[in-house]
Amino acid sequence: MPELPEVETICQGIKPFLLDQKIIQINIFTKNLRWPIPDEIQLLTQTKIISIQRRAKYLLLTTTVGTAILHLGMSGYLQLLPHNTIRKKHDHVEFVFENGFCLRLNDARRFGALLFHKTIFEHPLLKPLGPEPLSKNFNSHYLKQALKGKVRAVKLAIMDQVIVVGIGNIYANESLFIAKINPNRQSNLLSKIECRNLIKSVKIVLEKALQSGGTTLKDFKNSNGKPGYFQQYLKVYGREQQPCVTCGTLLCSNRLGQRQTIWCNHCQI
DNA sequence: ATATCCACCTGGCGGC
DNA sequence: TGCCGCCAGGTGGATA
Repeated sequence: MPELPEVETICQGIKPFLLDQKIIQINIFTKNLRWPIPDEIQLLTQTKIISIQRRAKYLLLTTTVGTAILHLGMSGYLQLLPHNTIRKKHDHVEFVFENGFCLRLNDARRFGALLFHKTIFEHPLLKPLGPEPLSKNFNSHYLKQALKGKVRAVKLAIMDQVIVVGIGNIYANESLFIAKINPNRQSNLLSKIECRNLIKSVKIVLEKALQSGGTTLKDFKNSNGKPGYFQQYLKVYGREQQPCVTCGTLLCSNRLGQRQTIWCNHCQI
């Protein structure tokens, strides 16, 4: 569910309700997500949220004493609900706010995480992260440099959060289709022009997905219960063996890094 | 150092 | 209806 556009959508969705709100209580129903939820998370109770932002696929809720670091894994989602709403299966944690709302994390597979750090961005999981794909830092000069010497498929490279953050399996497949680059191409052999096209395509795809509120495949919902609408624009993801929207050739698929990869052998060189 | 795999989980689907 | 195998939006860490 959650690549950059989905996390950003959630981030913007909860902001107006939670910014400047005091956290009254943090209730933990399941301690073990990907990692155990650290006890220091409770330091955040009775403190006020001063910023809500996204970094890569992490959502960062910062109060006067530290930052709650949320990751949604594969199946996680957040919901903004009236306090005391009946709990659903796989609701693991909730933040209760003074305005009567509570923010709940539901994650069937528990690949997600809730962590704490005193200083925002200094957490060891955040430090090695690469540039944001929609920032100016993510440009063809940077990409060419970053891919130098790495012998691996370009799709794996753009899903590597050290090279660039926020791109998961859906948007990697889609971006490479738009860029007309075969996902299996060796990343260090891309020309400067191809790097430029790839950068441009990534930005186009992510921006379009953001406008659409993300992609809903199974159960992704924004925190206000709205689905995303980007799935109607998917050109290759989930369409293996179906005709290419551009040329009609049946789309190829294989696995790269254990992830389904789909491309058009005719359009993507 | 770098590239490849596995592991962590639950749920939904297709096939028998 | 039921059971089985496979697949799924991610990624740290073990292994070669």
